Amino acid sequence: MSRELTVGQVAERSGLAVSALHFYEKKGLIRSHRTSGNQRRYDRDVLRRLAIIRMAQELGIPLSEVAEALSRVPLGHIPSAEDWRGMSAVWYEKLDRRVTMLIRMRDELNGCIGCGCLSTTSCPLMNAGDRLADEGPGPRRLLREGGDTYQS
Amino acid sequence: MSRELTVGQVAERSGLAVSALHFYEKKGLIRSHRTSGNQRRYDRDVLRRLAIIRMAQELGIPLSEVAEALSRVPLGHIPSAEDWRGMSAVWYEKLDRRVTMLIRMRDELNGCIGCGCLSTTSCPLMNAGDRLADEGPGPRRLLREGGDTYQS
DNA sequence: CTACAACCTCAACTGCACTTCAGGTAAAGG
DNA sequence: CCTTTACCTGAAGTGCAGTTGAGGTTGTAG
Repeated sequence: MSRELTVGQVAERSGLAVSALHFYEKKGLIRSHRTSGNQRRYDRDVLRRLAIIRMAQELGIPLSEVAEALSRVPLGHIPSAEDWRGMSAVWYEKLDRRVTMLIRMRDELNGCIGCGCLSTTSCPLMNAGDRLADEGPGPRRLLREGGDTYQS
Repeated sequence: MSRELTVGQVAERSGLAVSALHFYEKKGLIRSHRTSGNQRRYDRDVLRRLAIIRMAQELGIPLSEVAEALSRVPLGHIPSAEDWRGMSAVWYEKLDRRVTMLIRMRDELNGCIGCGCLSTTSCPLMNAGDRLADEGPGPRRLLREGGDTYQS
């Protein structure tokens, strides 16, 4: 009825747990105002924000980065087409790189299913494994720090 | 020189930290035998195992599942083409599903960059966000439990 | 007006994949 | 022989993305 949504209603409509909404709020990803009795009430824009957050999550983008992107969208303002364009363009690139990498890996994997090439000298996958080592004992943490997740 | 590798050598060749090797050993992913002085020594097969582990990690497969797959490969035995075929075939399917999903998302995202369609009623992405809610307050945890990571 | 469901806060816990630290031992070079 | 580097163990800490629990308050339906 009202334009205001309770936390429970937002949870139901977004498919997220109430605890997750509290969590996102603490992280500054969403915002609520309160009733006289200190209960959260959400504007409708929260659903769009949550949809964007969920998308980004599915793209493997860490919450911190989503927060950063959303912080440029004025709070309480429904993300505009312009806002969305900016975010999605950046994420599209990340996603595109990730898709490319995954396809390459999938196809190499496919090749290896047939060839059974476990040779460290010739198999592209095995070499992929060794390649990093040859780059020195370097920053293998990059693998975890987003390098493989969606950036590379 | 020797066929035996120390933990440091394995770390260098695999690009993994020594602590990670200890960790994998505790989890049963790799194995070592010890010198009279209780230091780890690795057979060469460990490098292949680690390459496989790294690949799987890059595919987003959790260590527990990698452990499960590797457990069917006798320890201390260099994974054969047959072993590899079994694992990679299973992983290929997961990876393929994931690629498909990512491509769909990327293309929808691309469409949305242009259209700026933030309408909850017509935008496919926005609806994707809402769709789950319509499936009831159900197991949204599936999103985290591998559903989006590589299975769906 | 009274149940009862939904809400509140804050702290602690979960699981994954590791890393870091403290305190001690082993092996290799000079 | 001695020093330095590599190694050992077990416990605790890290970062992410939340969930769970305790103890208490609010809002709504009957």
